[in-house]
Amino acid sequence: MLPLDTQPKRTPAFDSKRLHLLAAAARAFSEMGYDRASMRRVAAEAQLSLAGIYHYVASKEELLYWIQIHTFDSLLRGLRACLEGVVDPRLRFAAAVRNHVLHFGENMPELKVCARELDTLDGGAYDEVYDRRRRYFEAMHEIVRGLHASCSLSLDSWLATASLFGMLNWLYQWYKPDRAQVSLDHLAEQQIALFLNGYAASGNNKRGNE
Amino acid sequence: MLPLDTQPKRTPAFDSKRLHLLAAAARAFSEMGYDRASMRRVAAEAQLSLAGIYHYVASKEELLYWIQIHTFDSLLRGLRACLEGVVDPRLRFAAAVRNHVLHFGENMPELKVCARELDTLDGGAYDEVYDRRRRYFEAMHEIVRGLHASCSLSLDSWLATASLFGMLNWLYQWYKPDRAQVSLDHLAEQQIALFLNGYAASGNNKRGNE
DNA sequence: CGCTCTCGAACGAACGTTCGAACGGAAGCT
DNA sequence: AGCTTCCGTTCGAACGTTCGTTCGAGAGCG
Repeated sequence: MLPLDTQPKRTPAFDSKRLHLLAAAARAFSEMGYDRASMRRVAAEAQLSLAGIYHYVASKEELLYWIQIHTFDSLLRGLRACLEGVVDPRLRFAAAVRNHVLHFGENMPELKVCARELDTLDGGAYDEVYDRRRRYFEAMHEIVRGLHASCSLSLDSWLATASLFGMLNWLYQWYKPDRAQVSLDHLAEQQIALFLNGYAASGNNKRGNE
Repeated sequence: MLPLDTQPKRTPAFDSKRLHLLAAAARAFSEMGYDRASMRRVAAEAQLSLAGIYHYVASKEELLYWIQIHTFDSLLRGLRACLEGVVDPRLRFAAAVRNHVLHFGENMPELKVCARELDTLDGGAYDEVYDRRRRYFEAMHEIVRGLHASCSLSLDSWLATASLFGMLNWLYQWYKPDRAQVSLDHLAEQQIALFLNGYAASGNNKRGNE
């Protein structure tokens, strides 16, 4: 039910402060959840007055809308960039997972909000976000499908992609950057290996990543 | 901040209506999220008046508390039951995944609430739920660790278990029982195979499940 | 003066929770 | 049996609080 004005851009300074506000909102939303995080809390996080928020954004819903739009756009952009020129299916897959995990590392609040509040928006705003979500999923699905063009396994590629997203997105439930025992790079490599070769694979497998 | 009365049991009829209320609350919480679901909505779902709820439960938090406690207890009970007498590591793993997925099928609202609202409670109530959560994770972790006693892979067992939970719990984000294209049994088998052998494994692998 | 930006104060709505009264059946008494 | 008392159960109405949002004024600047 958002009007979704596409005329928000005024001055560079305006856009910059707006992004600052969105980042603050993402921090608040990720910490306590979209519903629990009050606009007063967002205002404090953004070092703005409560009413000041509405100079940059029309509603709380719009905050969530822009956070999700920017995040999925950034994910898709990163994916396309890191796939450029890579043809080997396993290398493409590895690059895609790395892109997702590293994106998570650099935009933790935003990714957490995107994973948690996928069904919070409704109406046209939901549709617009859903469309980007679907495009990202389809891109991943195609990469996964490319993996076993030469195999005759009965594993459903769609289901495998959904499971892959489960592995990746569940990160936000347990990964804490401060007391992390492994780097995100190492974590990405492990998840690549796990998805490609499985956990119980015997040790003399050919390695598909790196 | 829950008093956590352990004297709630009065009559069998009382307990039965209480369970009915908890099921209704789980339905409401899973549909719109814990915060968005008002006590008025829970009352309507349970076919009770708003004030009537407080005859069976002291607060909204307590509704969530009991839902999570019962669900994790049930998961752990089911896990222990389906592992009984099974010694082969792969069969133990397959049984554990099947238990989780089928549990999801039979208690979809409760599982969804448990996956979504893991960090909603606080204080002693959180601690009690967290303890059960940890026990369930540890049980799964041990089963996963048992898988490659004979392998020399560098895959971290804890990380693999966390990823496994990601695969399993992400179900609630996309699985819709009505328009489902695969049965939950089939789905469980696929996830077992995916975790054990990976997606890109060549077709002549030995099968670890069934 | 006009325009962008900021804010204190207030609004109506919705929330979780409480209160006191009413109903109904079992138990106790004569 | 009749009558009273009690207790488990249910509810309408209201309470105080917090929420998202609005309004009008003020500040800084060209």
